[in-house]
Amino acid sequence: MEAYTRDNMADVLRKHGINPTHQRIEIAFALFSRQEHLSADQIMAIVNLRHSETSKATVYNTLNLFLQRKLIREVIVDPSKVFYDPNTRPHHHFYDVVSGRLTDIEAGDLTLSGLPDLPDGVVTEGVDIIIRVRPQQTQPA
Amino acid sequence: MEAYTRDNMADVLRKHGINPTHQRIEIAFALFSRQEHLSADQIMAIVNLRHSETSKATVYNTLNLFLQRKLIREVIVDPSKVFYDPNTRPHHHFYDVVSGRLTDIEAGDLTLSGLPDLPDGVVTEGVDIIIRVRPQQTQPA
DNA sequence: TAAAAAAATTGGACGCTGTCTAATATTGAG
DNA sequence: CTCAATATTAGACAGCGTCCAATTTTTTTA
Ligand SMILES: [Mn+2]
Ligand SMILES: [Mn+2]
Ligand SMILES: [Zn+2]
Ligand SMILES: [Zn+2]
Repeated sequence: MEAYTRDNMADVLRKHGINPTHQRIEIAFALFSRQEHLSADQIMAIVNLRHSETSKATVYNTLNLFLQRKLIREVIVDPSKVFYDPNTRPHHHFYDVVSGRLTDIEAGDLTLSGLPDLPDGVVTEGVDIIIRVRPQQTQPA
Repeated sequence: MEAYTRDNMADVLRKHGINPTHQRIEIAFALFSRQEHLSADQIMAIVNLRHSETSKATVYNTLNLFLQRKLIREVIVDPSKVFYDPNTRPHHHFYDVVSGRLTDIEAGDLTLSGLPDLPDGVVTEGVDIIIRVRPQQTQPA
């Protein structure tokens, strides 16, 4: 319930065992202040808006570090790019196949029943539910 | 309940408004005879096993044509490649994140309840449910 | 069947996402 | 401040998928 500032982003990073460098703070701030699902290239564009200071390598290094430390998660829904999601609570997604926009569905009251037993010798790592939607077709009169 | 042959593949293609060329028949046969989830490069390898006769461009042209005519569907689960699925009945997937293998879950008795209303002005195009699994960790004694 | 038109295939160039590497720069512990 | 550890960087590289113009195959027409 607290506004995100670069200062408290640094604290969040430290809490996840991540050294808060300039670049890492900017990348985290881009994701958390917007609370949107962004691709790596969108993040790089945002972070370098004012003046270029973060390389492509660092953007990917950082996003992968954030994933590993479970500060963010990835959403795989577009065959050509990964989206990074600052929301790590259990939740699912609407995906607008035309605009490419992702919207959260809180997992709260959503239940999935009738699942078959897991194949032997495997454990669940996660459940991804994606509702693909498209804008209502406007009917020619 | 009928075995797939190259001959009846040609009929299937025609029924979907697709001109059954040699290459298209081979690609369809690779998918339907195996009933597996294959990536484009796996399909190309299968089709060119005996002697090379199908180019990368044709593999992609053909898969995209099949998708468009709804002869197959795609499964987006791995950020680095698309899987093509000869099963077009409504169904979902187990995805083994270690081996990369996909397994079908029949949609039959699976229900999803508690979904919020769709955002205004959009219609559902499909629901993808992916259960990510990994092999049971073998405990060191 | 022969000729012409239409449709499909092809190799290779290309674009984009993401990774890697070795050099450089920053950080922070002492 | 020193210096070792950590992080960043440019740019090369790799893989997936698309595009293009030239060629080949298929279908239509006569
Ligand atoms: Mn990734
Ligand atoms: Mn595709
Ligand atoms: Zn989300
Ligand atoms: Zn399937």
